[in-house]
Amino acid sequence: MKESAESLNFIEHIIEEDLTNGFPSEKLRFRFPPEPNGYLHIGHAASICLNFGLGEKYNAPVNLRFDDTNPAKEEQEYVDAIKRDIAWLGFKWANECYSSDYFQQLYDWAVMLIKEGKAYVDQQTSEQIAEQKGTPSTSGTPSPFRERPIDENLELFEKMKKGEFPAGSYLLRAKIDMASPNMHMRDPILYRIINAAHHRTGTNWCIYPMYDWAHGESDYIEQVSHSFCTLEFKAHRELYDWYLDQVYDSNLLRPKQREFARRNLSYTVMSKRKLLELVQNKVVVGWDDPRMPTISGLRRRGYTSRSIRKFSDLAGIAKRDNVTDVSLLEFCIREDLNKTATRVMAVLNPVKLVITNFPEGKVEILEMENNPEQPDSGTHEVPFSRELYIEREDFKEDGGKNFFRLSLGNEVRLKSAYFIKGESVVKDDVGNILEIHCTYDPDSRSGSGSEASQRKVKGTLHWVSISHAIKAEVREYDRLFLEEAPDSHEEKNFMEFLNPNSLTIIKEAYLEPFLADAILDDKYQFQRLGYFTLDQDSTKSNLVFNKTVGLKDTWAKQNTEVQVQSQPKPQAPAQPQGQRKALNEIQQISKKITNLSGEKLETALNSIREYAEDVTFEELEPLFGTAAKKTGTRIGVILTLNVMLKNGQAKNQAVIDFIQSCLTDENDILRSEAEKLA
RNA sequence: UGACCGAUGGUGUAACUGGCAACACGUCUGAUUUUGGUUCAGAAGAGUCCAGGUUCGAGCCCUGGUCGGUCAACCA
Repeated sequence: MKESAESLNFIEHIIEEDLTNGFPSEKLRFRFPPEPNGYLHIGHAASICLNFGLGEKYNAPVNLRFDDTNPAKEEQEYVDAIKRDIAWLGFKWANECYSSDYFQQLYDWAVMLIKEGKAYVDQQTSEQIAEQKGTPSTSGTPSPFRERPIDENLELFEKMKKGEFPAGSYLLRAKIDMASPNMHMRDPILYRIINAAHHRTGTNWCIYPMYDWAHGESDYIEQVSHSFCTLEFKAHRELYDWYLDQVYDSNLLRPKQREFARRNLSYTVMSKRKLLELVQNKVVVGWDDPRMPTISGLRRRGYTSRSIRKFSDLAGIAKRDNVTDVSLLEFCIREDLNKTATRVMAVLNPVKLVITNFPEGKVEILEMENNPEQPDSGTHEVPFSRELYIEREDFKEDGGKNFFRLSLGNEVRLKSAYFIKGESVVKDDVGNILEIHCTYDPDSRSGSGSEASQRKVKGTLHWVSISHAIKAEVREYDRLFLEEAPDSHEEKNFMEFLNPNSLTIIKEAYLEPFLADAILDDKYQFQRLGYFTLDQDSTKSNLVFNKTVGLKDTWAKQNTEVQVQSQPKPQAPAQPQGQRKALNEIQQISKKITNLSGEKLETALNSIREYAEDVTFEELEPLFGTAAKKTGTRIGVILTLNVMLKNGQAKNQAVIDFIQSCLTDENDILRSEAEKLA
């Protein structure tokens, strides 16, 4: 029912089409096939949500299959972590499978291939084989062992299996087509010898199947109907199908591979190899460092599984390259935590506030609501006394018009407590503020219902009572990289873009005493600051909180904008001339030109004139015929023409006709430019 | 230089067999608010890479181009 109005992604279209073509829906079956060589990241979450989401939508089983065909890279630790992460995301797999469970079947099929003359044992070096492979534009040459007799192949393959050869000395290859335009079809390797203990099969095997040989056949064995993978496997599809053809029995279901684009996130990297590099170089503390885009990192940071699933849902799935802005992820976690996190008060950068007319030694216990978004979430108690901490940023001696917080002579509310008025400051020799003195209005207690408690003020501050506050360490995180797409630069390594300030540790933050009982996985909103959760490093005596994400902060934004404006603007990077033809740039700019006005319009016109210097008449001439309704393009053309004629280009009949047609156009720019030339 | 894939606001995705380009994030207003949060109301922002063609009508179909990506590991 909820689906009725929803639009489908292209994967769902494929399935719907199969269904309407008669594919029985009860045979739908999917799989998520990670290699256990690293931790899952938010990109995998897209694939997990896709496959398991499909399973939920079509009520079909989804297998978790570990693609464990390379014992040199894979470890049990990763298997465990992957299972933990998927379970945490809230998905249930139908079967826990391993490619290694199929080693015998795969071996038997390989023997069959040899017997049919479709596979042979090669004994060349990897260099020789690479050499013979050719290039994408030139065909390969056959191996000298390609025509080895079947009996000999059988015998050698048997010996490979028995461990009679050293690693790297022999291979089993499929005999397909060394001239195929698809490199993967040029006699791909089926088996290689690896002398390493496998995390499940131990030393039972010393020959291991390659990905292509194992993957499609595993799908087939499990009777997976739709096998979804990322775009870089598109070229493998032909081989996937070829391998399937060799073993396919028409009574059984034939799996179908389709590809989608991997999900990239801005300001981070998203490949296991690069994430491993961050871990190994100790840029981060581990795979679950809260700055990592791994599922475990996000979890430790305080993200909920709900928010990650929501993110995958909103980001969608398609076939084009993408870099999704982290702001979408942040939106998802804020939206979730806003409804669920308990509101508390904590002061991260304290300054002492003394309420001069509040009795010394007196303590009041105030009630504070746990979550205003959920009226039935109850309240908790907060002690209030004469000496408090407030944030240093919440006070300015002379705030000015747009400063809603505490300043001298001004009144603000202390959250859930009283109204106070700034009276004076105590400073040290060099002018640092040591204490702020204020007075409070005893009639204004929050919730008392008194008239005084209902006054309207612009500012409300959070606070903690100094004598009751508990200390804690707070870790704040910023993006790991300073560049939006750190791994998209050919000439630079992604490590060069690391943000040196991605972690800020506040050793002594002051929290309201309620937080002493916080436990792992509790989610809190430190009011006016952001969402926080306990880190796994936390102990009862030494609390450690992670900042998950800040609150939206229009005040901070205003402030930084002022700062940015007062600094000289960095010049726009030099035009990447030659990257794209000048004429193309002109077309790109000019199509939008009718939407512009004022300064922006001028800038656009000028940059067209600049590009025009690099356009030849031969390039421009075809555009004289541009349809009359495409005013923008025509403006670009006439501007370019203007520059050309100025540079000595002679007019021909086409030019004259074009100028004529512009003279009668409705658009003012077009007309006036044409008049200059008439 | 080959083969394959892709191109829709700043970002990510929609638009079922052609029919006024939609949604979300982000941005900007205003209102509300005991969080400069939330919520609510609204706005700006895309002539769908370019040029032709077919059509009454093209983001979608056809032709030609441009740009970007992928493919030549005994990795997956």
